[in-house]
Amino acid sequence: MPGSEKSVAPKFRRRADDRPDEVLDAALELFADQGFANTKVEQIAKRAGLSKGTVYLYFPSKQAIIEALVRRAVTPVAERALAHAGAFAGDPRNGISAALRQLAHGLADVRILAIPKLVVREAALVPELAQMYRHEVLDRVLPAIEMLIQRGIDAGYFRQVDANLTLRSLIGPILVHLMLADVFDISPPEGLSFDRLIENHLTILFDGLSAPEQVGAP
Amino acid sequence: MPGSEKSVAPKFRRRADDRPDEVLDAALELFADQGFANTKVEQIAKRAGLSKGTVYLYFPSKQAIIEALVRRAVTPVAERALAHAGAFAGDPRNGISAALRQLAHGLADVRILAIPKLVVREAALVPELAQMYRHEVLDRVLPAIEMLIQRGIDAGYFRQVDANLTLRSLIGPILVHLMLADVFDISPPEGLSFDRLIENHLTILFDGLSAPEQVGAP
Amino acid sequence: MPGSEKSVAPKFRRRADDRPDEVLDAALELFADQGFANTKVEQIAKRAGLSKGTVYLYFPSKQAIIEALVRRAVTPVAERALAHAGAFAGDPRNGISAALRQLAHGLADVRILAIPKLVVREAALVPELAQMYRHEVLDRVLPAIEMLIQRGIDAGYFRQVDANLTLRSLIGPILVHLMLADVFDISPPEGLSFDRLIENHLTILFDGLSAPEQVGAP
Amino acid sequence: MPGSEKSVAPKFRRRADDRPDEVLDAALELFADQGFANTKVEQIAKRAGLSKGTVYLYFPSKQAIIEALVRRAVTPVAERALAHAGAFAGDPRNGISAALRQLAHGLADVRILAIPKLVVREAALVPELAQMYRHEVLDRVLPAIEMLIQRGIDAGYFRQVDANLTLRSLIGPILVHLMLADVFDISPPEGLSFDRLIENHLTILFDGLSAPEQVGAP
DNA sequence: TATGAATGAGGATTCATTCAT
DNA sequence: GATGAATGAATCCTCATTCAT
Repeated sequence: MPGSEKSVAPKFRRRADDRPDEVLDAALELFADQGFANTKVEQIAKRAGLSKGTVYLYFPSKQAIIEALVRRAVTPVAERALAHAGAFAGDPRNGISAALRQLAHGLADVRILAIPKLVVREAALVPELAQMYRHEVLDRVLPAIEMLIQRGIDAGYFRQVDANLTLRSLIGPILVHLMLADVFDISPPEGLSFDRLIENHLTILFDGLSAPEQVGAP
Repeated sequence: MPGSEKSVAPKFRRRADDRPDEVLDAALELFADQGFANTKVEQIAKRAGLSKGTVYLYFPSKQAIIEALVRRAVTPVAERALAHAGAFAGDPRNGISAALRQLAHGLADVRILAIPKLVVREAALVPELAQMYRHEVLDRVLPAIEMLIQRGIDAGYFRQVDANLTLRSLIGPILVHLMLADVFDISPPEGLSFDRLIENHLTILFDGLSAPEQVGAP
Repeated sequence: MPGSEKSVAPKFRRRADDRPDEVLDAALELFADQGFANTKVEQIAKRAGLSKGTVYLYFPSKQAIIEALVRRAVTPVAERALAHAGAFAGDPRNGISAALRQLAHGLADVRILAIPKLVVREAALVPELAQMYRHEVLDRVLPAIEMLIQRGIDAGYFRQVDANLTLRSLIGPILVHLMLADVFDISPPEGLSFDRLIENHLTILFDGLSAPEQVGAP
Repeated sequence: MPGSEKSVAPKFRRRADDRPDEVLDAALELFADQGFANTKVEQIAKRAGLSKGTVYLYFPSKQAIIEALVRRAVTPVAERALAHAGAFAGDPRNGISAALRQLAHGLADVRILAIPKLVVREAALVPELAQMYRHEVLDRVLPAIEMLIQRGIDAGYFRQVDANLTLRSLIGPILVHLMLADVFDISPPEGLSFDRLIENHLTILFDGLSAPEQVGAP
């Protein structure tokens, strides 16, 4: 009987374990939409289907929510990214291509994108967020990619460029693409296709913009 | 008329006409530092050297300040950028290089950088900011650069790439460079040099990352 | 019946009948330490070794706890005190000395002292406390002592003083002694000895402060 | 004109200087009546004739109000009391009598009595209050009186008693008198007369309770 | 009986905005 | 114009009390 009731109408829930995640889910959407300062705790509660007071049963303060939010999202990222980075032994172009595509796909998911957006926006106000994101994500992912580039240089696949700076050439377009679309509602005429962006970018990245047989200046 | 007023009582008080600008200057620094929501009108007043009430003599509300802030900064940008874009008739690489360098130099100025930072951060809260910035800056500058690229393609200088997407490859690194440094305090080992970033990026952009005599894939 | 219940599942849980008292014990310590308003029901529950909800099985409200607390402590006091007061038939100095010593010894016990402290502190907020304490303790004890004094006067042992006012001279020092130590952490150089206080006080009380062979006033 | 307006209807007051004191006056009454925890800031504001926000213009927090309250009351007390204590050179009984009478008169003023009552009640919650009161009042007044007693002993006016403990015999009755009346509404049949209390107490204090020609115990 | 998750009224504090001077 | 005192709506957080289990 209790089992059937549960499956029918778990209205009166008593699930202390799911609650924190439900709160974080609700908070993420709201923070992403309205920013931290403009989101009221009661809004979070309502969206999570609870009352104001219940939120405080699981988080000691509003700021603790945003920190938990980033912490939750940030931890699993590292492994995923690192796994791929080291996987490619031969031509590093394959690894870099794969990494970029994975990055782009990840950020195409609103739930995932919301986190770095939040971190960037609130970093000035809650420096812990930036610290955490840097420590857990950037400090793991960026060096891995940089190493990929450096390996390509050392093995003679790439020109003698600065790997650290080149990293920025690598990932920059993805960010701009996102920001133009997200903040300014500017998308390419053909729509916000990450695939096409990546392919175009990889073309330029590996082979350059200049035509193969250079047309001299007039 | 204002002149006569000045000569009557020039005392130590600044001309009333400069007041709005001084308020905007003060607000810009504070908003950039702490975000809009966390900046109090009294802080702005204090930094501008006047009292809270006086701020309301010039601006009807706090939000009006941030809007005026962006409007003031945004208007002159258009001409400057457009001037350069059309100037180069021959090899578009020169024009692109010049544009990138100018962009980078502009953004190296904290006062200038503060504006887009502010717009990005507060866009969700005050959509007018994003609209304004898009209308006044992006919708003028981006198409101009895109056209430069397109012209290069059409004239046979560049490969057959998508100009709109390539635009993102062009400016992306600058954005990432800034964001890594500003939000996450991550700079290249040699320091945050925009010049080196640009040179490295142009190298890749025009000639590609791959070594001139390609090492074949395994 | 309760016995059979006990024998069925005596486990490790304390008898339900003692619960209310355990709650009161816990509450007394906490109220004495932190005051009524600053003590949370959950603290009481935790210290009593049960859960918040269970407290409400025994007491309908937080205020009911403090009232029960005082009521419990207050009832037995009357008999004890009255017993001694009437016991001394001859020189009332013996009775008074005994009463004072007993009073002092009683109040030296933190558990006993806590009650009047609590009553005094919370009297303004919960007038029932003061009423109860007055009715159950003061209205029984004070007249008994006053009668002792009056009897001493009538029998020619004491001067013709006002018994009611003299009562205050009798017990005042004990109160001050306690308050200085408890609230302001002020104790005599030799330590907070009630015995020495009482002996000194009795000396003055019975024989006066002035030296036996008076030094005449100028 | 402004002058006459002021005297007629100073409704729209702009007197930043009086405000803090008005707030403290209002707070004192309320704290004395209801205790600190039960007094709402808005009540204080209303009684002081201002709005909630205005209170925070002058005090950073509710606790700052109670501290300022005690500080304001406490500072002037010291001088007054000390002045009298040292004044009497000959028979110290005069000095002690005067001191007691002054103490009693002071505490008969509700405004003055309210402060130590408040301190005693809230000491556990805001230890700064007790500290402040001790430092500014007790540590100055009590030693002065104790010295008076000691001087009487040394000069042969008094018996060889413990001056520090005798101090408690001296002031205790006044406190009990107050507390019985204030907390428990117990006054002598003839009314709450401090004068009669003091006279009765001084009689006992100086000459003892025992009849001049002692009636031997049976 | 016992639990502790859930509730929501209540209260301290902040701050954009107003307005008498 | 300029000031800064005053306001009160808004918001975070607390905690006594309830109630499904």
